[in-house]
Amino acid sequence: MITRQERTQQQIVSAAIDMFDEKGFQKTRVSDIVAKAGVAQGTFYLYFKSKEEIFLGICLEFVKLFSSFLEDASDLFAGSSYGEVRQNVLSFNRELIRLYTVNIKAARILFREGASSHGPFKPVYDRIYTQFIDIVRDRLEQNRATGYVNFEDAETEATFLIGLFERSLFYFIDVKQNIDIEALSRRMTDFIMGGLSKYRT
Amino acid sequence: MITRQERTQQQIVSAAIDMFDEKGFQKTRVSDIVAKAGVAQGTFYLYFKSKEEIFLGICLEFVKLFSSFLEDASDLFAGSSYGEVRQNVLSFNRELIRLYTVNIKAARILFREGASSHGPFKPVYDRIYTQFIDIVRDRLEQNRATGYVNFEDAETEATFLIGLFERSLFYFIDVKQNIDIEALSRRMTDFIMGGLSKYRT
Amino acid sequence: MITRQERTQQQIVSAAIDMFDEKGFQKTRVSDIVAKAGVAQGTFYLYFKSKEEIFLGICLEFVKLFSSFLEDASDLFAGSSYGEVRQNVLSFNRELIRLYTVNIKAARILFREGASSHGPFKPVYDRIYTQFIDIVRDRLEQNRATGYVNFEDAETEATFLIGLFERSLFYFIDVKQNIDIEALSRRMTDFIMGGLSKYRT
Amino acid sequence: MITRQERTQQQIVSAAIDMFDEKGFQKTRVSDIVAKAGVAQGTFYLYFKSKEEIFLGICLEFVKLFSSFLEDASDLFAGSSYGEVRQNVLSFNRELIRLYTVNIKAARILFREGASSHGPFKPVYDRIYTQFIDIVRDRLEQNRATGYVNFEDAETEATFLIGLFERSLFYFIDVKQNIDIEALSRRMTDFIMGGLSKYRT
DNA sequence: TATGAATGAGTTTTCATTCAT
DNA sequence: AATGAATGAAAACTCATTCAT
Repeated sequence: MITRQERTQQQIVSAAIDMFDEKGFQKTRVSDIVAKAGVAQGTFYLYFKSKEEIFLGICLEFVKLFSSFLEDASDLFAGSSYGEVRQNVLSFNRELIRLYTVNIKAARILFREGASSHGPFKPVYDRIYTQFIDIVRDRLEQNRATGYVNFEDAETEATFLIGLFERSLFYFIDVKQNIDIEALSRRMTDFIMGGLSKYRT
Repeated sequence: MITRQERTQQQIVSAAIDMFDEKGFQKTRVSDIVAKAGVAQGTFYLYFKSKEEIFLGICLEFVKLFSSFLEDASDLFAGSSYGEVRQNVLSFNRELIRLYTVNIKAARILFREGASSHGPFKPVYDRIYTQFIDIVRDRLEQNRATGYVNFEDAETEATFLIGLFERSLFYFIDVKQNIDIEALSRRMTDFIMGGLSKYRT
Repeated sequence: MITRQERTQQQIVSAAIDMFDEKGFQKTRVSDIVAKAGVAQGTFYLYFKSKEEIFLGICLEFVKLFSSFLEDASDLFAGSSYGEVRQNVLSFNRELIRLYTVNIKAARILFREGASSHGPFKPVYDRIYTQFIDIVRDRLEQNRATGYVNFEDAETEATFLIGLFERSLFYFIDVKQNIDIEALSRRMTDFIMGGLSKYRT
Repeated sequence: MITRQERTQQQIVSAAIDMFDEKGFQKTRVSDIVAKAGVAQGTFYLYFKSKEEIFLGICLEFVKLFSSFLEDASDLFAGSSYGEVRQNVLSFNRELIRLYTVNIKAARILFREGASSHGPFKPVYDRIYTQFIDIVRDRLEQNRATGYVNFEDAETEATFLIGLFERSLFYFIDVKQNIDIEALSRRMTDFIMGGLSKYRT
């Protein structure tokens, strides 16, 4: 059972996501959002204090999903055999791609506006970015001893991985539109496993 | 010998780069630029048709440098021994880092605003991005036969590499501020060589 | 026996008086009133056609009281001895102070908004103000012959008296908060009697 | 020699005074002001940060005049004979009327909006009002010993006088429009001298 | 009768661009 | 060439009032 209010709010949020994704935060006017949502200008302000507030709300929604995904990734790079490590990396990649695919608009909004990094979303973006790096770095450090991952400096390596993830996810999901999750996650895994095995003979 | 006009134009461009980098395109006001440049509001329009034009000019300046750098990278991934291939990748990385380091503000402006990618710079950004992918992909294809680089799909692999380049360059140059070019280019090279050698036994 | 409707209407009026007094007509929102009254936004419009209407209603309520007070003041300045005249002025002052004290919020609303005198209450304010002047002037004229009040022009004198009344009532009731009705009405009477006896030797 | 800027600013201020006087602060739109001043909407904001700022500026201009007038009134109620005291009060009244007459619009703006006493001019109004009371009270106290002024409480008496001043000035300058400064100041003086001589036999 | 969600006209303010000097 | 005052279109936000339930 869904109330009238919830329906209206959903319409506004949904329209806002579409517009922010299409035109960016700065260029999206509140009048664009309400026009798309099919409600009056004033109605917007019954649900959100400002354009900024709804934007942040949308970002934070995705940030929550993303954060809990990262926190669950406790066995990234872990394993007692090369195969097991590879399997864990593969799972991580596959789930990460899925997360992006399902929430592609919100993801795009967050990472685009975060990159242009001025205004009020900068802290939100910085937080998630730092968290991403921290988790990947920690997992690398934890599993250095297994010998299946090799590196001089975990933070540097984590940065490589994140760049690789993010760019290619956007390129394939966004630019290319169609995406073979299985193939992409496998190739990603192979590249990463290769990159991390570098000094192994 | 530099004319007064050239000097004034230089002042405006230089101020614009600083402001765009500091506040982003949308939030930078023409009045910010002229204030920093120490000229009058009207003077700006003697040299540039619009705020957009100067922005594009700055981006294109960097795009030219970047393009010619890419075009010169004819021997990326080439070589008749593993060591030679590695050396070429290392040179490429080192020069790329140098290019970013020297032009960090313009690079940041282009890639940040490009990511948020709406408005008139989108084509500029797309062009350079596509060119980057094309060149890396072509070099990979050209050297597949040597056996020192292994991959299923060159475009996928190129995307991995570019993500890795870009993110880590910004992270280390920008966020970390200080950067050891030698160490970073070496680690980058090792990771890439590893990633590209994946199926090699 | 009071109906539910009457109770609701009373709640709204009472809340409106509080809010108009606290924030003024312009700054008081209908939503402030209904919030304070504990009814829904729409309910307001079942009882009043507009924000203006309730405002006018409140003012007119006080105006009625005030008018009938003035009309009753038939023996102001009258008397066959100085002592009797003084006594009548004293009574008038005391009752006037009482009227203001009891209805301080409505009085404040009327006189404040009347002073800033634009919009729909201007006529209401002007009417009461004119009536006040007329009555005082007429009483002065009627009793000029007694010799206990001396003046060149009754209207001028009436204006003096009204300014004296109004300002000091607000100053002592409003600003000073606590008020000694006996002392204030006595001092007022003495000052007025003095002012009106000026040419008497 | 008057600059273009000064001329424009003067036009805006002058139009603002007219509009504030005609419609009050709340009802005056910036678009009213610029229309009357014959400049563009944006021009207003080259000279004033907000509608509030210009309003306060106008009020403070008058407050300065008024304050310095009060500070100069050192001999109010002073004198070694009844005639001399009377002469000083008369001068004060005449000059006060003149001050109001010359600056009638600004005076009206200040006292009207101050009376409705919400918003940002309240402190300005309160300050001048308090100063007025303080000065009159002090002058009364200083000259109590001469015996030409009689009262129980100087503050009460000061309040009477100020109410009398203000109301009648507005009534005659504003409502009646035409005003005989000599006659009004003389009658005011007589009334005040009478009121203050009350206990004298 | 009562509710409260929805409406949309109205107002302030910003800032890229123009143009008279 | 240079100036900087002037322009006016555009956009966010408020709130009295309406209306479906």
